[in-house]
Amino acid sequence: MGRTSDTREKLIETAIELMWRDSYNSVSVDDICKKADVKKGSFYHYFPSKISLANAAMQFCTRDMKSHYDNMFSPTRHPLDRLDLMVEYVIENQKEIKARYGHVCGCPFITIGSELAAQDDAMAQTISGILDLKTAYYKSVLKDLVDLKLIPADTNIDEKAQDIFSFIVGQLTTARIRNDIGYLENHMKQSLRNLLGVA
Amino acid sequence: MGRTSDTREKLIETAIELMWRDSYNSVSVDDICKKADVKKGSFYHYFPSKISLANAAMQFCTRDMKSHYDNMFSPTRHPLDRLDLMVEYVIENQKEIKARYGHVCGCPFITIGSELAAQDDAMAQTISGILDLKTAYYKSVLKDLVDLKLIPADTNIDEKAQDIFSFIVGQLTTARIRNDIGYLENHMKQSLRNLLGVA
DNA sequence: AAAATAGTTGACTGTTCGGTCAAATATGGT
DNA sequence: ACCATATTTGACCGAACAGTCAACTATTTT
Repeated sequence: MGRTSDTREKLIETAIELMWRDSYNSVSVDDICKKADVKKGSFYHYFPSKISLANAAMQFCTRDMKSHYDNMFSPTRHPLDRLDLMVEYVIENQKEIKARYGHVCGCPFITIGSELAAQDDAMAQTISGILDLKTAYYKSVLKDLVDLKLIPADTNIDEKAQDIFSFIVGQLTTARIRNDIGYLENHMKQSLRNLLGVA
Repeated sequence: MGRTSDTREKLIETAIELMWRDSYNSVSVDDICKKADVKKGSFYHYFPSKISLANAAMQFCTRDMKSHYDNMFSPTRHPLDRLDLMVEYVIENQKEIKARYGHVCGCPFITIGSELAAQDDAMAQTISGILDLKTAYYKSVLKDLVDLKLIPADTNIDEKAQDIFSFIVGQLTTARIRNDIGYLENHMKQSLRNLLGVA
């Protein structure tokens, strides 16, 4: 019933671009509306507040991430291939985002999560859950590496998964600050292998 | 000649607390003035703009960091002791800041650098330089470890230093988002050893 | 075609934003 | 004591902020 529209999607898409590239607090509702070519009244027809749009944007990013990761981390692949694929995807993704948005952006969950960590409890909780989800992919890889006897059986899987995740977060965040994905491109795959300590 | 005052220092101290804990863009000049008990006119007597205060705050943090790191990374210490000391310092520092500010804050250079990466070029450049400085400490450790034959002579020092730095950045940033230093406390020292691959 | 529904619009509010300024005030050096 | 100088103050500015709302329009369902 009534008319249909893609305004909600346009707002989410624009919010992702502006908030991910710049930041949550430096982007205004007016900025988003202007870029999305949506009037402010429409904005508040779809979202009760600025933070609720940010939440919807994070939800969108999560779905997108999940669909890529579910594919890349499919148990049908060799565990080492999964990690290689992931590295390639991350690099390609960062490259494309840089071309589209004009700046290296890093990980949206980390940049927005870090900014809002002390400002919005609900957002911090949500993003903490997403970080758990990401480390779960690494845990499955590590378990399978143990089964294949490619890493020691006494490997602390939870710890190692956290280490891998931290390493990648650090790489992406410094790439954002430096606005340079050179290091990612040249060393990330090798560094990750070293970190795994695979035979 | 004329009157003296510690207003400038009070403003810097307050800016560090608010901008590090919350963020640059969510903290207003008025917020800082109110907390520092300084009138806005005085603020602009000492700083021409909000961003120039942030720069002064980063400069203050850099001096503080340098003095601690120069001591911990003194060549008179065993290289592995240097890293252990650094981990202990980071944990103690995060604990104290959490107690003082009411939230885990992570690394000030990373959180503020990430937020302003696409917003303020000069700040991004400044902070990139600080990141270089930090990795230099790790390079000196790695060189000495090679000399002591504790890691292979063909170790790619620049790459490994970057890896160590990325790992720590990732740990601190996730600790900030989760508002929890538990992982830092329990696993960081061990994980760093694993990352080094020291015999 | 009419009614019900969903989406759009632009004008509006009160507040906060970063920043300015002239006047007032306190203090160090001579 | 005096004066040059550094600091403090509070009122002020226009712009931008998040959010509101009632009127209006388009479209789908019946």
